[in-house]
Amino acid sequence: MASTPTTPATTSFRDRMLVAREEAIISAVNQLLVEKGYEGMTVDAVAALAGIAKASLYKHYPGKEDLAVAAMSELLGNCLAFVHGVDNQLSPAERLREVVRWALRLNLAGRMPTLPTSNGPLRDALLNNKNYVDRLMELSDTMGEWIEAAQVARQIAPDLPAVAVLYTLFARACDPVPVFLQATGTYSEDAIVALVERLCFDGLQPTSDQA
Amino acid sequence: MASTPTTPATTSFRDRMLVAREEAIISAVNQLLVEKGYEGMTVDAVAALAGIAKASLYKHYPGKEDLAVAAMSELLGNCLAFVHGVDNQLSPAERLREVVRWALRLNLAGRMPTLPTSNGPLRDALLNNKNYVDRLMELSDTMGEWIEAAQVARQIAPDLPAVAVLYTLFARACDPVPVFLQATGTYSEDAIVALVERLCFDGLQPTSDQA
DNA sequence: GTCTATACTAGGATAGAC
DNA sequence: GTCTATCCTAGTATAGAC
Repeated sequence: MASTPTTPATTSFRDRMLVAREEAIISAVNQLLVEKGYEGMTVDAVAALAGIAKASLYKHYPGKEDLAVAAMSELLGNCLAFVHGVDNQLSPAERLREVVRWALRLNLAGRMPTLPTSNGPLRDALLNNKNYVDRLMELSDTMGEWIEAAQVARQIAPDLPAVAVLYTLFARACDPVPVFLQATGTYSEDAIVALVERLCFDGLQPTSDQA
Repeated sequence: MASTPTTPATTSFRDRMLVAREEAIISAVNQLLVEKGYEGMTVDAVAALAGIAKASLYKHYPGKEDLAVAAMSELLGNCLAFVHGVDNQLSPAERLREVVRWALRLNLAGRMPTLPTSNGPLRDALLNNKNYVDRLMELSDTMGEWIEAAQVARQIAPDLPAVAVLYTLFARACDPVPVFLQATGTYSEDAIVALVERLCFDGLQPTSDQA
C-alpha cells in the first residue's frame, strides 16, 4: 500500500483515464449530432458537454471532422457487435429484420448520429479513415451475404439488386419517419418499430389476409 | 412612341424584371441546397450564381432563412400543380404512385432541395410562413384523401395509419437511396425510379409470382 | 433596386503557461 | 494532457452612394 506504484500500473491508470475521457467526448458528439446535426454541432458545445476544455479536446482529436468520424466509427462498431451476436439459427431474412429493429430502436432512443452527405471534406475524411472504411466493408459484406441467402431462400425478392437492398436497409436505419411518428405522441416505441419494419419489408401493400 | 410611357406599362415591365430576378435567385438557391445543403449554402454563392450583388439579394429576401423558405414553398407549389394535374380517372393508389415517380425524377435530376430537420430557427421560419404552411396542408389534405380512398379500395393496407403512409411517401421523395444507386452508374434513371417505387409500395418481399 | 465596401460575430483552431 | 486567452477565417448582414 505504502510502496511506490509500479510503472505499468501507473501507465495503465493513465490509459484508463484517457479512454474514459474519449468515451465522454464521443458520447457528447453523438448527442449533439442527433440534436443539432453536424454543422450545428460546435466544438465548444462538445467540450462543454464532455466537461473538458476545448484545447484539451484538440489533443485527442485534431479537428471537428475527426470527432464525427470517430462517432460514426463507434456506431459501426456497435452495429457490427450486434450483427455478430445475432443468432445464426435464425433465417437470413429474420437476421436482417433483427438488425433493422436494432437500428430503429437506437434511432427512437435518440442515439443514432447521422452526417450530411452533401459535405465533401467530411465525406473525404470518412473515406480516408481506415477504421471506418474497414468496419463499413465488413458490415456490408456480412449483410450482403445475408441478403443473397435470403434471396436464394425466396424470403426477399431475388430479382432486386442486392446493392439496392443493402442501401435500403442502411437508409431505413436513418429514416425520419419513425421520429416523426414518435413526435405525434400517438404510438408506442414498440408500435413504431413494428410499423416501420413492416413498411420496409412489406411496403404499403395489403398483407395476403386483407383481401 | 415619343410620348411618355404610361404608368401601368412601366410598372408592368419593372414587375416582370423583378419576378425574373426572383426566379433566378430561387433557382440558384435550389441548386445550392441540392449541392451543398442549407448550412453549406452561403449567401455569397447564391448572389454569385444568380448574377446579382449580395446587397441586392437582401432587398428581395431579408435573410438566408427566407431564401430557403421561398425555395421550399416553390417546391410545394410545383408539387401541388402536379398533384392537381393528375388524371382523376386513375385509381387512388395509381395517383399516389404518379406523385412518387414525379418526386423521384425530380430527385434524380438534382432538383429536389431539402432542409435539415435539426435546425430550430429554420424550422420556425418555415412554420411561420403562411404560404408554406398553407401549401403543405393542402398537399397533405389531398394526398390524405387519396390514401384513405386507396385503403378503402384495398389498394394499400387499410390497417396502416394514414399519417404513417403520408410520412412515408414524403420521406421517399427525399430518400438518399435513388441518388446512391445513380452514383453506382449501373442503372438508368427509369430503372431506378421503377425500383424505388417498387421498394416503397411492395417492400423487399417477393412478388406473388416469385414462389 | 443596384452596386461597392464594410461592420460584426460565430466558431474552428492555436499559443503558451502549468 | 490540461487549462485560459487569443487568433483568424468565413459568412451573415448593412451602410451609403448612385
